Amino acid sequence: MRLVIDFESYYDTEYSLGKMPTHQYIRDPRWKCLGCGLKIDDEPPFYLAGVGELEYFFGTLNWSLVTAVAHNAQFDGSVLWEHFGKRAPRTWIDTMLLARWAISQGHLSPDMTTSLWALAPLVGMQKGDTAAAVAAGGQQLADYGVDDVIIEDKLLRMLMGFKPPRDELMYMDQHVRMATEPVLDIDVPMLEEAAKSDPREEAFKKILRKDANFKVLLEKNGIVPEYKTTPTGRTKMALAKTDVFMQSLTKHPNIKVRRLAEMRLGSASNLVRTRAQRFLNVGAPLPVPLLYYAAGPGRSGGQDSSNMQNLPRKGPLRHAVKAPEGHKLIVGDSRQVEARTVGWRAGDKKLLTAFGTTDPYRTFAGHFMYGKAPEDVTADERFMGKAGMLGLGFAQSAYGFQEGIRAKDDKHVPIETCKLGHKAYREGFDQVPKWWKAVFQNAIRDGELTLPSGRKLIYPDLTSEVKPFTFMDAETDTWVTKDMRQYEYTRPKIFSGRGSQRKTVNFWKGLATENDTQATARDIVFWQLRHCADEGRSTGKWKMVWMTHDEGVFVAKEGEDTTLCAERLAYWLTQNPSWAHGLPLEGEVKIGQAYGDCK
DNA sequence: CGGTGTTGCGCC
DNA sequence: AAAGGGCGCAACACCG
Repeated sequence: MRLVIDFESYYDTEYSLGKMPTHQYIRDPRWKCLGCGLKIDDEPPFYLAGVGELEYFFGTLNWSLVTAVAHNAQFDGSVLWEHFGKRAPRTWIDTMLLARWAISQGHLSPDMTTSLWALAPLVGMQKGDTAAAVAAGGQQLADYGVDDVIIEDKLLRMLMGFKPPRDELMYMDQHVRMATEPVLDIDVPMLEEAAKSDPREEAFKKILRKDANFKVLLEKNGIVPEYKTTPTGRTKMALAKTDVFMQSLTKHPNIKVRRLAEMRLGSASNLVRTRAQRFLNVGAPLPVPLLYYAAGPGRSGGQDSSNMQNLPRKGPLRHAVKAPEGHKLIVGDSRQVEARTVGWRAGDKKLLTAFGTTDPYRTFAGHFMYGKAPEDVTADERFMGKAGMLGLGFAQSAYGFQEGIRAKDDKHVPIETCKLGHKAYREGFDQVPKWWKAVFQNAIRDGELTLPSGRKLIYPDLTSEVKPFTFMDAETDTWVTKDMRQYEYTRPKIFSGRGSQRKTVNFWKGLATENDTQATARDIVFWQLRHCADEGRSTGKWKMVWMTHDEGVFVAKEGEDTTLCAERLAYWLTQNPSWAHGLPLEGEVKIGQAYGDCK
């Protein structure tokens, strides 16, 4: 049975979904369900205004047979769960997520956005005025609600006409569940401690964050500030964590300067404090609101004011999110899945073989870079092997490689060593550079890439132009400018960030192969985690609650269920989809009470 | 003052 | 021969 469902709720200027996360809104004392538009299969739509009526109606349904349809099911699903007895359908279909998929696959225009208002004209409808309907209430609100349901029903038919694969529909469903059926507990005292703010300290940080103020402090200590040119051509003091100048300040002989730099860096991010407060505001159980297909290559992203995919690896936050009483978290990650995928996509046997050894990075450093047995490789050499295997798969230059290590690890590696690694990768894994070229040629020929799974990556409005290009010449170590054919494309609006404009970006083989690899790894990990989640659902023994790109988080009762879940997760992380034969995959599974324990 | 754009920083 | 990529949020800068 198909049920289209669209809740209407009270809101005002202070209290609205725009001002707070979904669950904070729904759990607020001001919450009021004004009614719900509904439609069953091909029957006429209707609107129920009373909560009692709704409870009665929902009670008559066999939810294990319901396919529920909503636009932004994160909202309607959360209302159903929080306010109508933890009800959930057998399957969720979210027309907003379907539209994201349709745009990503080129079925809908890259200019399209996914609001109901923007999509309604595609099915010959016009969305009503929400504010007016809510203000009027009564029959007018009912008519509005019914209209929305009609739009959603028509959208569903149109979008399903594009034949979304079953796997993608399951991934959408899983994303809705992680957001609407919250499970995770939070450590309130720990979060309260992390959310504490001292007004004097905050005021001081605010001062430090302003470049002009920090400049004065530097000059007082006899430091001449250094500047950089930003990507948009502005001049700015080089005070970011990864800037050479800032890195020199953190290593400055004068302790006062080092202190100053540390304080500035410490003032730059309030993530821990603000996120801790968010978690407290939302409360337990904590939902995991991830957006399906947030990124061009298909990865998910955070939404709803707190990105659950960027919690700091150090600090209290990961320790403050935990399994509920009597349960455990089971966390599994797919080891080096992207670097492995490069080897498989390129058909490079040597790269894949290296990943089959006990320490792939040591193997690369020993056999490919330094010409020695892996067991004789030093710590520094292994570091280079690791950086190379993870960083050189996408056509990066030796200089880019060097710069990446400097920015990320604050480490200076001589350019000769970087050139050695660069050469070792390209000559040792000689199928990889060929693959870069082939992928790029396909992309510029077709304006799209087809992945092994059958999913596509599209490059709309691809153009090229011959113009000067400046790069470091590896022979002479000098900047050289040459006329070259350069490509660019304009990303679909939904993958262009917060701005209203579609974003035009340079397109070259490094980007094409990085996209291809990230997307393929996404298809693999989504597939693995979905299978594990399905087993949990069908046995009732565990539940998938969270994911971070190459990692899935599950919750099970302590004891047998936890052990079994960990076993099955470990199993699935070694399994290949039918289209990925020959790619060696490895997983690592950890069990803990809090997320922070699972490392 | 609110909206938009830019930068920095957290993650993979 | 060649430029890391992908996100979201907070804070600041700038504009009308």
